Formats: sequence, structure tokens, C-alpha cells
Amino acid sequence: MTRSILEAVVVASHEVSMLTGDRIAAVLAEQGLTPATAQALWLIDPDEAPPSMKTMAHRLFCNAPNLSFITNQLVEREFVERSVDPADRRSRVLTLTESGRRARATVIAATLALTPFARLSPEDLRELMKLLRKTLEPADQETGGPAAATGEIQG
Amino acid sequence: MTRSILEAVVVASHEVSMLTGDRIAAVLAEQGLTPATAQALWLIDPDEAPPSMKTMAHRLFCNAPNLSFITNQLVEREFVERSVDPADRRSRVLTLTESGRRARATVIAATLALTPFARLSPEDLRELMKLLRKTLEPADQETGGPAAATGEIQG
DNA sequence: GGAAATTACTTCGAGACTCGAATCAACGTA
DNA sequence: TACGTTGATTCGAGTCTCGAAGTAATTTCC
Repeated sequence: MTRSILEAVVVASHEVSMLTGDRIAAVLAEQGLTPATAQALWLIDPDEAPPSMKTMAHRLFCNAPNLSFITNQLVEREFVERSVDPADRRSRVLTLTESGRRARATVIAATLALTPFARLSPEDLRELMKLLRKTLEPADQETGGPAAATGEIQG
Repeated sequence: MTRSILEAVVVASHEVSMLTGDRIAAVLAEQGLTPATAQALWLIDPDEAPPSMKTMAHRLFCNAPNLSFITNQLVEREFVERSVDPADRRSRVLTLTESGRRARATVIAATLALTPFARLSPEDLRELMKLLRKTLEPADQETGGPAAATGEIQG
């Protein structure tokens, strides 16, 4: 039985992810970040409203206790601050500190420099993004999944 | 600063990976597999020569102790068998058992059924595969990385 | 207004995952 | 035969993830 195109796509896409993680490992270590904390940091956009723990758990596909654990590390490293949401005092919102913003920018810059996708031409990237958008859009509607990865973009 | 297309691609691709892992979690649990053991199982192709520990560590982007740990679980669950490579008695090769082959087939089938990529048309999948091949091919040459994910394919 | 259910989060305990250091057996070479 | 190298394992430590249980704040419903 030979391999379908779908299987080849899944395997290749996974390979890109693993390769990327492998390549940025040294940069994360320099910043005092682990893969999990780096990912959490990435998903806090300093230009948007501070996300709640619930929102972050959703974005990270992890459960609440796990996010508490990750957040503790980020707070300890002084990359984020927990504060009570005045609108709902059960909820805690996460805001980046100044060094958190710097670390986040470093992680993103390193990733974009080292990702295998960086080899693609702008035209190929646009085509790839079109396909990824098509891949994710129906899924989000269907599952009510995390915030779409396909937000505002500037070529 | 708005987000580049490259960043959007990286984020979307990562989102697909996480979404896939999330969706197949129940199937893995049913099979008595964890994400790590399932990934290892996937990367042992029963139609090819049994890979050595070194080869598997390379494919999984992990180090030797970690692979020993994962392999122990797979051997314990009787999905794979360790045997000494007669050609080099330092080396151990991994072969799938019958139930290992079944579990592997189940994991792959579930993944292909649940991956967001499954929504793409055959034409889109071919186009996507072309871009992923382009993404990975030069990287493999440059790093001497793991076995390419772009092997024989049948539409 | 107040009891009951719900929601957001945390703590705790257990197990999975990953790594570096140290060790061992087998191979290659001189 | 002695020496350096290689493939794998064991060990200890730290990270990651989850379910169960608990706390505080909110909402619902009478």
C-alpha cells in the first residue's frame, strides 16, 4: 500500500514543525524559555487586550492546571504579570512585561529566520497561506476552536 | 507592526499540528499510546528495513536516552521488538509486532480522517505538497537532517 | 434576597517526556 | 593487544500534562 498525498502532507507538515522546534531550541534556552513557555509568550499579543487564563488555555490546547503551571514560570521569570480582571474577579488576565515583550520579539524573529518556510518565495508563501486558511477556516466554524490563526496580515 | 505572511504561515501551520494532536488524543488513548509512542510507531514503516535506535532518534528529533525510554514503553506494550543487528552487534533494530502494525494503521487512519488537511481538495493537496516539498528539500541537503518526508507518493 | 448551580482558577499527586552525565559493550585501527 | 570511537542504556533532574479536589466569584432561579 503506497502513501496517499494526504498522508505525505501530514508527515511533511509535522516534519517542518519538529525541524523548527529543533532549530530554535538554542535561542529559547538563551532567553530562559522552554518550548511551552515560549509558545505561551508568542500567543500573548501585546497589541491586543490581555487574554484571560481561559483564553490562553484554549489557544494552547491545554487544560487549566497546565496553563497555571506554565504561567507560574512566566511570572517567576518576570515575562508576564497576572492581574485580576475587574470585570469578572474570578478571571485573571495576563499582560507582558517589558522584558516579556523583548523575549517574545526575539523568539518570533528567531523562528521566522530559522523556519524552513523562510526558503519559500513571497509568491509561494502567499499560495501556502491561502491553502492553510482554507484548511483552518471550516474547522474553526465546526469546532468553535481557538482564535483563528488567520487574522490580520500585511504582505 | 503588522504580521508578515511568513509569520502567519508559521502560526497557521503550528495551529494545524496542535489541532490534529488534540483531535486524535482519544484514539491514541484507546490504543494505549501516548503522543510520543504513537509518533515513534508511525515512523517505523513495516515495509522497510527495521530502523536502528540511532535512526529512530534522528527521525524523532530526540536524543538516545529519550528514545530508549519511548522504546521501552512500546516493547512493554508489545508493539515493537528490540533485536540485535547481526551486522553490528552494538546496534538494536526495531521491528513491529502484528499488534504494532495494527495500532500503527489505526493511528494513521484516524489522523488522516481527523486532520484539518482532509478538507482540502485533491488539487489543493497536490499544490500544498508541492510547496511543502520545496520547503523541506533544501533544508535536508543543508542540515543532513532526518529522512525526508517527501518519499514515494501515489495520488 | 438567598440557596444552588456554574464558572475561572489553583493546588496536589501521578505519570509522561526530555535532557546531560556516566556507563557498558562492540567496533575499528594501529 | 591497546586505544579511541560508536550505539545504546541507566540514572538523576527538571519540564510537561492531566484528572481530581478545592476555593472564590458569578449567575440562576425561586
